[in-house]
Amino acid sequence: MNQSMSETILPTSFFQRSTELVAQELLGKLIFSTLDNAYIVVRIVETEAYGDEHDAASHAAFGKKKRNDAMFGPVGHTYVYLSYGIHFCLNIVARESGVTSGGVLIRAVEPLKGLQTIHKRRGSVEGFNLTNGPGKVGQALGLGLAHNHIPLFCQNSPLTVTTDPHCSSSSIIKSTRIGISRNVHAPWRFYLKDNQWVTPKR
DNA sequence: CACCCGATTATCT
DNA sequence: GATAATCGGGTGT
Repeated sequence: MNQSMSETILPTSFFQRSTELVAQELLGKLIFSTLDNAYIVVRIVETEAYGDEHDAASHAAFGKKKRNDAMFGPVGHTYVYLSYGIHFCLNIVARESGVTSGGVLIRAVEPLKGLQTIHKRRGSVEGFNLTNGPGKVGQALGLGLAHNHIPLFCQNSPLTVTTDPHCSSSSIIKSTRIGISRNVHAPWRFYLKDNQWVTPKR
């Protein structure tokens, strides 16, 4: 058991709703990781929704392939992909019933526990740069392709997502997604207002 | 099969 | 601001 009594693991029904809604509702939730014998807790502060074949910016836009098959699989599972040949990025599969595919990219988190391990994995990086980007999140959590297709709703899973009873509610800012060239106008990026851990502007 | 480029980041200048 | 690192999919030959 990773989490204490007051934190509740999100059930599969949480992820069985529209990808955009789940992306917003995941803000403020906690990710518990026991991967690689390390105990890490982070709070989600920035997400992006990626849809089915109708969303040209989504990996699912060209249909189901070996790389992206998790997006077509059961909701509440991980979709981990290799970005730019270097970075492992974490998505949570979410979609309403009747939709073929969809996932929520975890773009940034606020580290709460396991700072020593995160520092070790992130190297010489300091401060907000520890986890204020999707590739940084993957590295901090110790993710690799081996962690694709992992269920997030099981007590004994190395990765779980829970409520955060101690987190005060913050305003959600809605904007366009980062780093894409297609379907650029869809307002499917969400982050907590005034949170220091969101991706900095370039 | 070759070429292009991406849901990125660290490290230069 | 610019660029390298690095790999897998898309596109066209």
